[in-house]
Amino acid sequence: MTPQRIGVYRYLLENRTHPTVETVYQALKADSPSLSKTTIYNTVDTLTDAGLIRVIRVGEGEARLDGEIIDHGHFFCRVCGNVYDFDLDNCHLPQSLPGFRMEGFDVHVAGVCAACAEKD
Amino acid sequence: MTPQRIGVYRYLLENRTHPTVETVYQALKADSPSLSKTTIYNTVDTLTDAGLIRVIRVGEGEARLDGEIIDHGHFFCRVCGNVYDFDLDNCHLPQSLPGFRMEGFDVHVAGVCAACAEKD
DNA sequence: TATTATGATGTAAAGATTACAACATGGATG
DNA sequence: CATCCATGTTGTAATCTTTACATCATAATA
Ligand SMILES: [Mn+2]
Ligand SMILES: [Mn+2]
Ligand SMILES: [Zn+2]
Ligand SMILES: [Zn+2]
Repeated sequence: MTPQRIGVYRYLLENRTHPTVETVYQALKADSPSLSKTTIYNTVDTLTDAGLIRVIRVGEGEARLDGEIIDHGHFFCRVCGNVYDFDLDNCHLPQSLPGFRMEGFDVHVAGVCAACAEKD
Repeated sequence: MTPQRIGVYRYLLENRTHPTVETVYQALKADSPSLSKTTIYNTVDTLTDAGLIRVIRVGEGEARLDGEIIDHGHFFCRVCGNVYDFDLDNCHLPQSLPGFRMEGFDVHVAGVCAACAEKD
């Protein structure tokens, strides 16, 4: 655990907005100007392999980072681009895949969020 | 509907392997050498907007194309990179998002497929 | 036939991620 | 303490994927 890794992990725990690598980079660079974006990418790999964070790819463009590792769903608004969490109540892992080793789970819903839907 | 669009759509209906744009391009180029990869990208947009196909981004790297538009889940094998379909039995759209307009739905599971798991 | 609209093509540019070499750091060893 | 060694960081370049755009082809329309 290095200051850089702690910084990225802490940022993701405190900002549950599913930020991009670029967003994290810009935010942390304010405090540590020598920070490199490559370090963010390396750290994301390290933290992902350690099971501390996860990377989700929803919609288009950059990958989004998530410090919440408990299973939950993601709603992607195609208007504002925000990613919202939601609980998975009646959604269970499929039992119908014999021999398959399941390691990760995610539910993606795309559409228009409440804030953007109201602006019509 | 142009010959190129029909070709891409037909390829996706006949090949349920979630191919990449590059794979579709290489396959169709054999029959129509003048085909451009940009046309594949444009056609994917057109077919997606028309609701005939869908694009999924699972794992790393290129986007995967899917001619099956009925809701189903996707299993991504991190070893061989294949994407497998599975049925969604007890998985319903979440009701707990008031005001959100839902348009698309997908379940992503990552892990090791049966074929790759057997090789250990 | 001339016009026009739409789509296809090829190249260039943009955007996102990875590869890699050089540098920094901090602990172990003598 | 001085040296060595392992690991992590940094900056740049390269790669990979996708998009932008100008040009060409095609077919329908007037
Ligand atoms: Mn989340
Ligand atoms: Mn599928
Ligand atoms: Zn929105
Ligand atoms: Zn596999």
